[in-house]
Amino acid sequence: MDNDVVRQAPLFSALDDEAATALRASMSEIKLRRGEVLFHEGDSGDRAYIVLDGKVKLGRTSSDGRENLLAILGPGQMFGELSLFDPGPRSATVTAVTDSSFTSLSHEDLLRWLDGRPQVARGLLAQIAGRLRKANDVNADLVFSDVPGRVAKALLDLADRFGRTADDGVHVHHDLTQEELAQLVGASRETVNKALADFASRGWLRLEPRSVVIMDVERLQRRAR
Amino acid sequence: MDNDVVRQAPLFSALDDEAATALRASMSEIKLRRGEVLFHEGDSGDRAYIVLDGKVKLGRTSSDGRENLLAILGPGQMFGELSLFDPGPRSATVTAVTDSSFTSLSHEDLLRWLDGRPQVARGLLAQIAGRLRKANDVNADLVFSDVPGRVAKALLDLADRFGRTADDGVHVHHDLTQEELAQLVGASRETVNKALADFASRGWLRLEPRSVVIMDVERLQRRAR
DNA sequence: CCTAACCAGTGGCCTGGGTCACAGACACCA
DNA sequence: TGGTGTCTGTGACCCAGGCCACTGGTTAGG
Repeated sequence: MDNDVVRQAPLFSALDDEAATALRASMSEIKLRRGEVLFHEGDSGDRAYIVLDGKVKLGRTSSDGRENLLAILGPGQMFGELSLFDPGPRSATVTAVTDSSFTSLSHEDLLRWLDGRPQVARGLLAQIAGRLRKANDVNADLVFSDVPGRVAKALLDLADRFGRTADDGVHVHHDLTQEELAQLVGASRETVNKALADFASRGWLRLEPRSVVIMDVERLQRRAR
Repeated sequence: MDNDVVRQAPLFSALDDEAATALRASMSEIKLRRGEVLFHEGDSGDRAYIVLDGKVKLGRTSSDGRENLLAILGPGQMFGELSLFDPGPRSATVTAVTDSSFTSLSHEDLLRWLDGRPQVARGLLAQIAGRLRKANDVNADLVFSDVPGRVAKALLDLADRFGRTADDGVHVHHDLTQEELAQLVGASRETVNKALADFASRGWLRLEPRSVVIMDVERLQRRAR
């Protein structure tokens, strides 16, 4: 494993080589195939993970069995850190959306490692603070925006993180079924489908299996706010 | 100002006396009356605050002017810390719900102060992590629960933090108008009113101006999940 | 006091979106 | 090469809850 993969995580990007090597020593690698679950909501566990390759979804299940996705994470992103500071059962289920690999890091390792390095503590704080800000945004959207608006927003966010710009538009291979997309925006599969079909009929985007090509980012942004 | 007020903040509860005194030295006190605004969403600012006395609401306004409350905070609770790590415009407006007082603490002061004290950094991390967990819970509720359910949950939360148990039930002086309560749960004033009236007619609680007396916590909890 | 604001309570109408019920399109087998 | 499961596309129906319109009660300010 290369130091670079660790440095992909924004949190660790500022590390010097020696520190990265030291950190790496306390980490181990894991692989999953699409659909496999890393851990379930309610499990105990005190490891944090960084996605090296692939994508995962963080989801929670309501008492009546319906599911809600908190986030889709790709390479360089971290999850499970909450259990480091707020120990207790895992608050979400993590499932691979594509074949994926991760490194992990235990509670004690990270904490011990943190104590001497205030910059890293700050980085972690910044990371979690950003996440909190985003969670609050999602909240406001659930209250204020309609389903098409939330779908547009979700697509733009995915495009930002996973999109590749080509001359016919921004290709976004989000790897999500429409069902998953629906769980992400907090709506039913049918309604999301209709919103997507509507966007497509207006020429704002083209639908492809588990991916979209956004042809008019401008319009989509306007619809999202 | 007494060291105890600072220690009310869970974050600083573990401080020894010397540290509390040192911290206090870099803080200054502020007072607001009901309805006054401490700062607006979009303002710049890099101070964090701790509520000494009273209550505040953190709210955001949508583009079309409607408002959504993120949280109600009381004595010992901190806010504005996000701007410490994720500097930038304030992400919410803070308004006094009752006459209130606060101490504040600047960016540099806190960060400088943090560097030598890893336990405090951890405390802060734990605090923000907890907040993030809660924000995610609220998200799930917005997706899964109906308005009466969310109202019940909000009341129980307020009861937890501001309630006083008496022999006729738990008295919760939340100091919120029904309009504010509605903004907190992401619903209209009318619907919240009807939910409250329904709970009252079932004998689960008694309504009083800006407060409720919960007479059957059990039932309310069942309705909330 | 009197009047103006604000706040709580309630009924009625109307629509966004959830649920149901299918139907076509692939893909991956046995 | 039919068969079974997963995914997408769409119409029909229905209800939770938003918005509107009022009423009565309470508070604050002149």
